[in-house]
Amino acid sequence: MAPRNQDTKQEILRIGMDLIKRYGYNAFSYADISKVLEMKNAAVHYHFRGKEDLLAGILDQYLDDYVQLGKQLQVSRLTSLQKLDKFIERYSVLVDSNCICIIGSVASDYNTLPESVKARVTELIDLVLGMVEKTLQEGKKKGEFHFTESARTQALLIMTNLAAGVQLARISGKQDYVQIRKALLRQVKG
Amino acid sequence: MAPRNQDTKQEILRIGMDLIKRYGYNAFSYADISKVLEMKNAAVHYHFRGKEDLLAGILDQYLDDYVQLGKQLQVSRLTSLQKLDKFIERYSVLVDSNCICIIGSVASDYNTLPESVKARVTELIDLVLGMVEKTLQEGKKKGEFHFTESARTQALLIMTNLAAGVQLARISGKQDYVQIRKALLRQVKG
DNA sequence: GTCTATATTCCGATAGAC
DNA sequence: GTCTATCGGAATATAGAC
Repeated sequence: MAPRNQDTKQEILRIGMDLIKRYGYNAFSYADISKVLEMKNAAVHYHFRGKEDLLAGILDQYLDDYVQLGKQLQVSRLTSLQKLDKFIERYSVLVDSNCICIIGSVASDYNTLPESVKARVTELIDLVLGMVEKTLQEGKKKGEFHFTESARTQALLIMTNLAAGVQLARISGKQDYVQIRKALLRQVKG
Repeated sequence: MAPRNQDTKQEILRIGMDLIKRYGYNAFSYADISKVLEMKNAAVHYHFRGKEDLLAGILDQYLDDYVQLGKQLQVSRLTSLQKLDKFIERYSVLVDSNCICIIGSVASDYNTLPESVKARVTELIDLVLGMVEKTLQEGKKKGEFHFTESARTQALLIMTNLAAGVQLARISGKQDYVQIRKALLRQVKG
């Protein structure tokens, strides 16, 4: 049986990931996390020395997640469109849970982030953008997608539509996000 | 001569507008403002009772700004493309000053904003989106623009490209923003 | 090894000085 | 009318109890 320690550490990560997507890095505190776990806020410091270490842990987790998703897609027999949709689906989930994406969250707070984690933010963005670009490239080659921009630029367009789309949707409602989602798919389907 | 009071109030607004675009609502304090003006942080409370009143003032200022821009565009003899470009130019300025747009900033922090100002955020978004939509509609009618989505949806696509574009550009560099800007213009020019 | 009691710093805000 | 001295509370973090 896994020691309680690892469970607690994972729980803290999970709660932190939710809070950062819901409120942003500067707007949540260790107390928010400890309340959920019914402990003192100082207990969180045992598992993550300081808030910037927690942020690093959260970003590492997302990096792992997306590496995982990339591998899954690579060995899958999904069409390129299905792969793209699997990626987009993650954003729809965010809208339903009143959150924004991790990338938009840390990007908005970028100037206030500790220097020690900024490199991880860059890494995450490169990873995710690369994934979308690759899927687009592959789909174009197979004749599934038709677009005239470079795959990289098209990936940038999609990423920004989605990232800001979920930000807007929290305010003006899901309908706007749904329209954006449909439109960006039409763009690549040609 | 205007009383010092109004000058100070305007200065506070100006500094607040910069800080919210640079660091976000939750990441700046009255002390940050008072330091610049070489007074005690409590002095700011005289001009704006509390932080949420300051935020309301900032949003009102942006609402005024955009109403003003709307009127300017309406009476101008600019082509629709030039009007759109005038709007987009505001985002280029942000990239150069290491800021994100006010809409993206408050949208990212939306769940943490005081209830009293949320309506103003909605109002600002409606105003700006409406302006872009109107320009697109007009340009399409004149044959300057060619796009198949509804003007409203196309405006959503452009707004999200720009808002998240400046967020990304702060991290991955201006080049990404430049590519996005060029691509979204190609989209509407057809 | 895991968590609590406690220190320190900073934030937003009030009461009152000039 | 304009700003300062100061408060109450929350946030991050350390030292040490169990």
